[in-house]
Amino acid sequence: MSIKRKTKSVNRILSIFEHGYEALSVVELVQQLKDEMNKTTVYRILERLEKEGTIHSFSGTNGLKWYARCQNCTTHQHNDLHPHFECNNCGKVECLDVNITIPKMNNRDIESANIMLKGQCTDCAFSN
Amino acid sequence: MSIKRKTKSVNRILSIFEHGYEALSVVELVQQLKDEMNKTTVYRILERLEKEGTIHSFSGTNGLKWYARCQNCTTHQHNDLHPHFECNNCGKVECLDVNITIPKMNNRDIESANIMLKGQCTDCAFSN
DNA sequence: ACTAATAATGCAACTTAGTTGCAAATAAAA
DNA sequence: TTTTATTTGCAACTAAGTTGCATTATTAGT
Repeated sequence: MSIKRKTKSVNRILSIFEHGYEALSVVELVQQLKDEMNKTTVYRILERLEKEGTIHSFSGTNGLKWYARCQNCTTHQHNDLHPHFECNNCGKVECLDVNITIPKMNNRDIESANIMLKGQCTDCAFSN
Repeated sequence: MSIKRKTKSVNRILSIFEHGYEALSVVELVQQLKDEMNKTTVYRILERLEKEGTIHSFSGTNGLKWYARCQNCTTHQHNDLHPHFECNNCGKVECLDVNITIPKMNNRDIESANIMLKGQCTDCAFSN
């Protein structure tokens, strides 16, 4: 079931993602919103927004769940092959707008991919 | 600290990985070994074997931790760019011996990657 | 504007993966 | 065989994420 009603909580979470394409972990969101709504509500709204196609999720290298606003994803088909990037220095996670080519494999049928890249982000790479 | 003593438990876990390059989730291993050793022991032996370079770990699409025997990884440097594959049908997870090229990004310094591919494995793709 | 239908929320309790501290057991060195 | 250090088991814990159910709030219908 996707979003049927624009409640205060839904609008609040939408406003957070409107600010950019940076990814946010659910843990981070639950913490940030703990005075405004229940953690179950956060989980459920994120789930509905994903089903709707507004945001998409992926799991970080530590196994935590992250969400980010969809950029080149259409409502009906997520662009699964776009990679995500996690900065080893500041911890920031973001979607990268590049395409990674998966080599054809004759004996396997690849349907989707979760690509997590780690390294130094723009800010951290140049301030060291 | 890596493996200093070849205990019964260490040998048991090593024997499981000797059979192939298929990946095993920690959950699966703990379950399979529950009558032979404590789950803490499983976690700790896996940790030591990874430090030693015998096996390597990665996190699956569901956020669970998986381990597989190292194939083309040397003891000192893991070949981080090799992808892992998870079958949507039978759930099998395995290392793929292919190289994925990450496009150079002028403003970011990529150090490692965790690439999870999903689809139909060899067995499942041809039996449908 | 009022009411009915139903979507959304809060809460508490739960499940499960993974971790920690410490005492007891065991492998290897002396 | 004794000593020393590594490894293990256990129990208790932490933290992410889920579930059921009663209550609240949004929207549609009148």
